[in-house]
Amino acid sequence: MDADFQLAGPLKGKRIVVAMSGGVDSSVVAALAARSGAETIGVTLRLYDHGEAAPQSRTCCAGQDIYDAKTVADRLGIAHHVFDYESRFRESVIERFADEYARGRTPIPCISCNQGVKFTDLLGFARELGADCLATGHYVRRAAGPHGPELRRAADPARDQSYFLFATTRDQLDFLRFPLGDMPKPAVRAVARELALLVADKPDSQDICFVPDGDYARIVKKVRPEAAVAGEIVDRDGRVLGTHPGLIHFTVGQRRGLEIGGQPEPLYVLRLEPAQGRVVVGPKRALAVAEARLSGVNWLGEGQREGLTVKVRSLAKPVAARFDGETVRFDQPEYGVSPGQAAVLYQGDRVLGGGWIEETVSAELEAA
RNA sequence: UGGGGCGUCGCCAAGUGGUAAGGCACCGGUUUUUGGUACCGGCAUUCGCAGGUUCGAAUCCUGCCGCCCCAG
Repeated sequence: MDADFQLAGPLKGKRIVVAMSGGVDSSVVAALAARSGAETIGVTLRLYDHGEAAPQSRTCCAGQDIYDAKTVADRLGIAHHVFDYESRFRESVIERFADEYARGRTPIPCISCNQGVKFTDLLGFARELGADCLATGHYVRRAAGPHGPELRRAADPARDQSYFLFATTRDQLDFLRFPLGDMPKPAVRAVARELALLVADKPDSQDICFVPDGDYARIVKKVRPEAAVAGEIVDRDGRVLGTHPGLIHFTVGQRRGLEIGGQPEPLYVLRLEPAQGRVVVGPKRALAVAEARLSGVNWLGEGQREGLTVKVRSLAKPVAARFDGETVRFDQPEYGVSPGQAAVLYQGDRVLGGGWIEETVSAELEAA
């Protein structure tokens, strides 16, 4: 299978930089680039170090993964460079992640990482190298449109990663290429096997890469020890129902972990109040949200306002909504909409943009 | 220490002679490049304790322990 790197003219003489994480996807991108005839340079970023924890981890960008990327590059006969972005990653992703939790918000480090380390720092570096584009293994499509390149959902909706890429700017999109956006995952693995890449059967990465054991609260406490303050769990009337070990363990819409029994129906986290250190809980119906106000909006569309769809989480079917440039209005109430998460707007398969959720308006109160 | 009521899984709670519902919580799994949600599965051989009646009791009887309420 050959990929289209969307470069004008013959690929011979072109230079493609590939962001290689050490996983199957980006390894296959490197293989496709090398096969295209263009000069291909693999670049791997060292983002953090888990020491001996890395070998079996389903993560990316540390010890074993860097070795894997290097091995793949050698096999493909392409140049490969490793850059140490550890301090940069710590500041722009990990510390920001912890700060958000400390503020009672729920961050998405993957978006911070794409936005900063990958699409700003690495992309800038690729440009300095004189590359014609930076190719990554994201499952998302870049397609030519009447107003320039458009960002579109991956052909396989189950693999689509567009949610994590809403902050991609027009300038970045000009330079980026996503050769896997049209490919089903099995096809990607097939290419890897065909080329006998050692990462062909490596497990997909999941969870937060710098939290290998899933205990993200431990990382937050390590980075921001002051963030782990115990407090009260109260209902909407302020009645104390229990206590909690720290706001960082909760997110809006969360049900498990409250440890409050004796209720006729499940309780969900409605909001976090960092000033009081309180977790406010209530029944599911109280979770219904009618609107969400966004900040840091990135817009890749034109003037689209109506007939849009939106996702407030990666794994979700886009739902009908309107957007005025700042506030998303859901046609039907959405549940579990948390400040700090992203709202990404679509028109069909096209990603129009999105922003960070700052605050929400309850559908229940609005109806009352 | 007169009267009344109650004591069933961590919490709430059905069950009043036929061999322990359900909800919440919790645990495990599935799903997932964020957090979460959802879904599936697990979760009292035992009903405050000790005797007794009965083929058979959490359910009836007796005693004890504990808690609550009304009186004083």
